[in-house]
Amino acid sequence: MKTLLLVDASSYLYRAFHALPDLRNRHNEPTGAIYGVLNMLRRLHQDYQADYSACVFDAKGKTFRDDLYPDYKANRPPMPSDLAAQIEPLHDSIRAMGWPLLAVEGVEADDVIGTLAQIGARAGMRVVISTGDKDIAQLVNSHISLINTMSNEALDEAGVTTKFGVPPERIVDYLTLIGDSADNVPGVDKVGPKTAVKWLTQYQTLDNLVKHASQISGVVGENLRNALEWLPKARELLTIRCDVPLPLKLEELTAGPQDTARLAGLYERLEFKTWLRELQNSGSNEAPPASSKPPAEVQYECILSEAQLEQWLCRLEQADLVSLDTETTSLDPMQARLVGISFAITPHEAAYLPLAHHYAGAPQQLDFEKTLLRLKPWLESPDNAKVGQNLKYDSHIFANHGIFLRGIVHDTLLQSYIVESHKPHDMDSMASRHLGIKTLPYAEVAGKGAKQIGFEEVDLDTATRYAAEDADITLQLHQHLYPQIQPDSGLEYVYRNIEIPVSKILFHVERNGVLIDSSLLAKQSRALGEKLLTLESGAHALAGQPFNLNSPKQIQEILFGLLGLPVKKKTPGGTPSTDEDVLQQLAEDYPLPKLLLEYRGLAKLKSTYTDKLPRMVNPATGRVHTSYNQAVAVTGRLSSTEPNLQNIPVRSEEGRRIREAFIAPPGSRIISADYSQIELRIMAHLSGDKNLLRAFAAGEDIHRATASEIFACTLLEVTPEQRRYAKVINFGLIYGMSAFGLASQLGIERGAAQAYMDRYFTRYPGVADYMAGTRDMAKQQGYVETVFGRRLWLPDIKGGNGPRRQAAERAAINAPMQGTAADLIKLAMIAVHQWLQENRMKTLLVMQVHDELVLEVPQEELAAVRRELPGLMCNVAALAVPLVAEVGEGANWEQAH
DNA sequence: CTGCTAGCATA
DNA sequence: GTATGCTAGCAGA
Repeated sequence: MKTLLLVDASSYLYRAFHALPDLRNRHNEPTGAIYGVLNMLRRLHQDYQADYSACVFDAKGKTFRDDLYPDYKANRPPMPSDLAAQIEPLHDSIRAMGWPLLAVEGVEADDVIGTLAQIGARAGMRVVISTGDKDIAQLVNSHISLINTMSNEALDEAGVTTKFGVPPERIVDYLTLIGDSADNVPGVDKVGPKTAVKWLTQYQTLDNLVKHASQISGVVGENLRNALEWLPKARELLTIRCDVPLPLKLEELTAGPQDTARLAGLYERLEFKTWLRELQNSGSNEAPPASSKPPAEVQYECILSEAQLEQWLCRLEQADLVSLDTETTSLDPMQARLVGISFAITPHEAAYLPLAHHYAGAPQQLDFEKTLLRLKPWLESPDNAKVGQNLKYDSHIFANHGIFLRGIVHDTLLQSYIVESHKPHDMDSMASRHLGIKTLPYAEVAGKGAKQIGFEEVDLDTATRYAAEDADITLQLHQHLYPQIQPDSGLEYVYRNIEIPVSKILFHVERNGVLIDSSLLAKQSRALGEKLLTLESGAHALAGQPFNLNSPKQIQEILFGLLGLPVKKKTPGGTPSTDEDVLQQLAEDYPLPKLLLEYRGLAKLKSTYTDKLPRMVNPATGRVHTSYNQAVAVTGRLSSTEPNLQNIPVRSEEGRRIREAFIAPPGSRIISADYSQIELRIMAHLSGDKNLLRAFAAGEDIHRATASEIFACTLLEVTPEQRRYAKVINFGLIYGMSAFGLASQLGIERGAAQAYMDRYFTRYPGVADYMAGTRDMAKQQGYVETVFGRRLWLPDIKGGNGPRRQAAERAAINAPMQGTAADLIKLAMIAVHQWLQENRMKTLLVMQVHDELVLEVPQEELAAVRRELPGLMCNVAALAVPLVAEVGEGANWEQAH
């Protein structure tokens, strides 16, 4: 079936003129309406491959309606000169694009369209009319449909009936009753859409209604009777003519070739730079990249002119949701500077706004500061909804330029994490997994390794393709992922009430940073260095030759080759292990392993902490800013990198001294609060074990309580050794331990370990049931859940070989506990942050270490924080066990414990 | 310069 | 036995 596409260009011209900002070229000629109409035609051309088409305008001069009714359109002001001035260049551009253009003197565009539509429909064609005008709905039938290209609303017969309440053939009656104020054609006084639909539903047609006019009661009935004489004329005026003589045949309405040279000249003058570049580039297109499905046609625009910027800003302000992405000079969120911003509002269409590209021959870009200032209100508006891929990063970038991003309602990184925490969440993987799209890899844009260039050096064409795609893909991912979250109340809760709020808080925590006493660490480094030298020469002496104490391979050769010590265990690579466990055992009989242990411990402290941390101090803020990754740990925990502040030593005496270097500025103190036995409490809650619940409710020392059960004695009779055993067992339970693991941990026989476990499960039968139930559940559905509905996937639990499946079973036991603990502390962060904000406090949240929050508290807020913090943390959820948080205070992190 | 292993810091 | 991230050494570019 052939298609006829008719464009009611006049209806768009007025709308574009009024809707778009007053865009002008450098000669101060208005261009906004031209831009709007051309943009619409480009979209239309993309969506419809029509066999015949026409772009129809009103022509100058009187029409039959003016003869029929002298007041027709009499209330219209004359066309604004700024609009009149745009008509000729618009017509020229449309013709140059190859569109057949019609403006028939003495005939309105509507009547031209009506006549052509009828001809097309009679010839058996599919007719599509693109219009912004509701009057044309009267033309719709089984062959003819409407599309509003501005709102993307399509109307067929059913659509018209749904939208107006009457079918297309009654639209004229409907319009006659309500009148058309734009054309100065009155209807029946006080009759609007509601009454018109009511009457037409009751009496079917206007003619029938007129016949029964005497039956209509009330004021509107009276008004109807008063209008009876006028209505036929109104009806004639509002009826689109489908039989006007036209000076052409339908067959002539075929698109001609594009006159590229002429079009380029027009775009040049109008300063439509992206379209101009597009014209210049067409013909030298490279082959599209391979992809698993035919790539959708995309429209990526590079914003280089004020006019384009204003046009996009206008769209951004009106959009329900905008996908947003930044391009920067660096991956370090605190140091990176903005290079460009990309936006997407509808799939396959996006814009890149370059602001700081500099390379030889780089085009002039919009002024950096001025443009950011122009965008700032939109970026900072909480009412303009945004989606992005890891917007915490973009928030930092904007913050580096004094802009505070608000209106973050969605984040595809977090969506992916919520839907399938165990899969990769980078955009390239997600685009291929969910959308079947092969994205442009960053390495192809900027190179890789030593040859990698900064994004600011990437040429604008490539940068636009890359950056606009990021925004486009993010939007498409959102449309794909969010529907998988929204219907599930558990996932929706975790996403909306935990992850999204936490990402905003993490932004603040990262920006706050933490103060480090670099000179203290330097002093410790020096001391450690000296000690290491002594240990090293001692080790060389014992070995009888020099070797690198940092090299496990060389240690191996010395210990098991040169000195012939017994091999205790092998590494996965099959070589003799020299790890802590092994050295510990060997140290009982030989001097060198003990020395190596001491060396290893100190070397780790020096290289990872005392040497490294001072180098991580941000010169601008004088503090250390870690990055919290919210989407790596499959259990829902956070992780911390660059530097990792979640593995600062605490167990050894020397290690703890490093925590003395985490300080507060003068006038402030460090407060630390950590949940006590959070995972065991969650185990009690999840299992509902009476005995365990009772012990927590009574506030007993839980390891002591466990010991008294296992060793069948009273709490007071438990020895320190028994309590230590019980503690190992309790931890083992959380980790889904086996008798084998427990045995090696306690250094006892497997049988003895099994006996302890049996005793435990006899005394806590609820725990045994819970563990078995969790394993079964995991096997059945492939995932387990936290108390709040977070899903923890275990891909290996069904398939997988023996060891892998066993590991998955242990993870299944551990995940609900670790994951619920993660949910709880995230809720605590939200509660604490909100409390601080509501009370306008200066206290800063500076670190999160899985079950601990660290705050920097000004002297004057100390009392309030100490008083409120534990309650804020413990009241985030009502579990079957009480939650307990212990709070400490000090000049540094070590003292606060 | 990149990617891997061994080892080890935390909860 | 669970979950992470970082360093040094080392092999193969």
